Amino acid sequence: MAVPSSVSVAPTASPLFLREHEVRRGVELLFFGYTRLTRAIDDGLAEHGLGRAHHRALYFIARQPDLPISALLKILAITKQSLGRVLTDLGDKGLVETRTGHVDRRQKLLRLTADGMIFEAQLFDALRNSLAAAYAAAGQESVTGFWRVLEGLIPAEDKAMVIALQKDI
Amino acid sequence: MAVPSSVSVAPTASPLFLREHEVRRGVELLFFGYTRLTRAIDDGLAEHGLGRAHHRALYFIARQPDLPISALLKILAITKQSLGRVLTDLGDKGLVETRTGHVDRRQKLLRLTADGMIFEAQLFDALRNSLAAAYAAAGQESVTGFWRVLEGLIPAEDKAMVIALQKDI
DNA sequence: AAGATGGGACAGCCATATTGACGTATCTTG
DNA sequence: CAAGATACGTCAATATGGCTGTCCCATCTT
Repeated sequence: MAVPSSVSVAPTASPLFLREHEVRRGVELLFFGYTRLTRAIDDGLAEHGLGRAHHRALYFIARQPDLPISALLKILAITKQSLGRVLTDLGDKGLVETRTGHVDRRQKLLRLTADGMIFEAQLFDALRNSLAAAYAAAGQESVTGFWRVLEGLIPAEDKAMVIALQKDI
Repeated sequence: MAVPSSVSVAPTASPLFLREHEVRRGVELLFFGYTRLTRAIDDGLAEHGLGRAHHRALYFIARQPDLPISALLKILAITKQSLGRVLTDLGDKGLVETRTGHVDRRQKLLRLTADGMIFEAQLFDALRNSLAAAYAAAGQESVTGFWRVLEGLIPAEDKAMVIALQKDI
């Protein structure tokens, strides 16, 4: 098992090693925080026979109505086939509908139906309860720091997409 | 950085609605941050024919040597059967070994082999590169806030487990 | 007119999770 | 000591959400 010598299992003077505890703490808190937050909506999804993949699509369609499929593909970073299955399910359940693009008629613009909006709002409520409680417990300066670190984890090529998402509410 | 002015942009009486933008921002940053961070190790795992589930086990075994299987099950919150398969793979690859518990001989205590330690350290390097860069860009006060918010997302019944994890490095 | 792009569909495969049932060794407790 | 609880393993079936590869059609661009 050939490994770069920079990999250290033993104590060393490297400033990177000095950060090990801080990095492990971040890794762990991200894991627990993310998985526990997503668990908050599992029950709501299961009631409709849907999974987390459906929620992710639903969420971003709610966020940017008239989103073309290609844009959603970039956000989710999954294949067209995987997304296709999810969108078919959501369409069959009457939660999402598509319209032909007015500018480019090849595009299909996604939006939630009235039922879809109600359902998404219901799921969002569960997320809001969890996150708002965490925000409140941590305080506003902490929330700002929380955002800033997470922004630093997003690769440069994805950053524009995330910012675009957040400018229009 | 100051509190986003968007908090006061949408006039309404509901304090919950006032937080919608902040909550959506948190949901999105958590999604992108978490998924992009985990992607940092996919290549390293694929070289050994392993997946993310294997890394999660490997990571927590590295973190707490001689961890009993029951403790790992609580951390990962998956079923015994799912974990069993992962541990079999890791054992077959010579990355993880078990010893019978000395206190309770029913237990099997998990630890990394020498190869396992090297491999985990190599994967950890990739995580460290990403997280340390984000920490550096955001600054130390932001890191503290990042931790505090994430801690607030962990349900009370899991908190002791996470803290136990972090007290021994 | 030719090629690029947006989207849909079919087929098969893989990784990771689930539930349920059953077995064995070991510890705890009345 | 017997009975029950606990820690772990295992067999079997199933669901979810990804993937690759291929082919197709409509539409836009050049």
